[in-house]
Amino acid sequence: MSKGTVSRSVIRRLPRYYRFLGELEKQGLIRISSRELSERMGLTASQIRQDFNCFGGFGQQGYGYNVKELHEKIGEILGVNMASPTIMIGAGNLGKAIAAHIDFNKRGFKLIGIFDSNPELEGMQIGSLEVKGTAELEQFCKSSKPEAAVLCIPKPAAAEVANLLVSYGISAFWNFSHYDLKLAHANAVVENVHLGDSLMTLSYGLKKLEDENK
Amino acid sequence: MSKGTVSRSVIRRLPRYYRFLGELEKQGLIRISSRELSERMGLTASQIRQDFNCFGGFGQQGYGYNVKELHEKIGEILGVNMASPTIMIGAGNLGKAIAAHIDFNKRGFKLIGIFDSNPELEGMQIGSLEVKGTAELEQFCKSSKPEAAVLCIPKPAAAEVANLLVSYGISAFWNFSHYDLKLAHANAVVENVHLGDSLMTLSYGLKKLEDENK
DNA sequence: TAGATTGTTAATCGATTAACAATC
DNA sequence: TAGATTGTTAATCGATTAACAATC
Repeated sequence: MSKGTVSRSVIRRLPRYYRFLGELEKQGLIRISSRELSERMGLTASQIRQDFNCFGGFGQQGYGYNVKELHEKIGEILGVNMASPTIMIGAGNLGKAIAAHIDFNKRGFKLIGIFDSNPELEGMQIGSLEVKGTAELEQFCKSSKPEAAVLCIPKPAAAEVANLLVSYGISAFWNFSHYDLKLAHANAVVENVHLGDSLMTLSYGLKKLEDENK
Repeated sequence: MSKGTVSRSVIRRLPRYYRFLGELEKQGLIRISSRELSERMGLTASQIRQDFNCFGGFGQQGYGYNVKELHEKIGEILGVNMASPTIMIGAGNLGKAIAAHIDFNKRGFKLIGIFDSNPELEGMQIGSLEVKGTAELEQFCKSSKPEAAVLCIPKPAAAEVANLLVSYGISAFWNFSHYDLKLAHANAVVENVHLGDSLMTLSYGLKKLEDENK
């Protein structure tokens, strides 16, 4: 199915395809052409065909793509059914919200533990999980073998925690801290969510817009 | 200062430069060369010089860049001191966390109102703000003229809310919903934060890693 | 068969990297 | 002046778009 290494730009587009195709399937659409999908998504048909062909031929000449099948294939590529055991470190504002708001199960992960160094948060219930103290972290990792970690901790704490987690065998990180995980752990799979950076990009856009209207 | 239009790829790197330079300044560093910065950030020196030169010459041949000055210049480009009046729509898990966790003031915005359609949340205190009902939204926008909005609402509600806000004169959106704002409002400045997409990208990476180790 | 649309190759465009002259 | 490092031009690389033959 796969054809060598697929570029990062293509991978970043897959979740969006997956979302659109899920919607279309829910709406009862059976087939769709690359042209029609391109119009709905604001892309070129060429790009869509190129993207899909990185993983092999999902379509049929003269017909297009079967929506349900394509949706499933992309889900498979993304690994949405992997249910990789995952822990969260940091149960502050952001951690709590992420744990409650994100459907990990539908996106390839299973949240099995939440940890915080603040003793006041210990025992707090988040969904079906109870926040544990970081003293329990090592033992938990040894017995439950989580593969991924969500880091919702401030930057100063992140370096040490990351070192620990890597030593416990965790290889994938969803990183909400400002700590540059990838620089210290080049082998880890890291997905950064720098909300502050995103907001500043918006600021740039708004500033430019106002400058143009002056 | 500016030299025509700057590419999106460059803009996306600016907040990271800003962060690193802020750190270096805090550490007391006076000057830095593109080569040294490149090593710390994991980029090429060439790219750094190209990036900075999109906005004019910030450096000095034979010397490098003044850290404090460069930090300030990039902050200015990003508009970190604009304090653009901003409202948030949606005070659920995610909205609450974003409002409490993000320092809007340091990133070009000033959060002046939070709205939710759920009457049970009305009156809830978040930081220095009190959640208002959506009935007050129109009046508030007319009197306080917010320029940006943070959308922390589910997808089904987003289309209608976005239309309203655009009609009230809001031109920049920090969009946490899965609604594709930019497709419907091409003129708006939109920064999407698709947390689910980000998590699925991580899933792909983890899956690939495990495949490789098999 | 004729029409439609893919899969794939070729052309274009843009972004990154390399090289080096300018200059502090 | 000599050494260092920028600003900028040229070369390379990668990603997107266009074109079209293959084929359903």
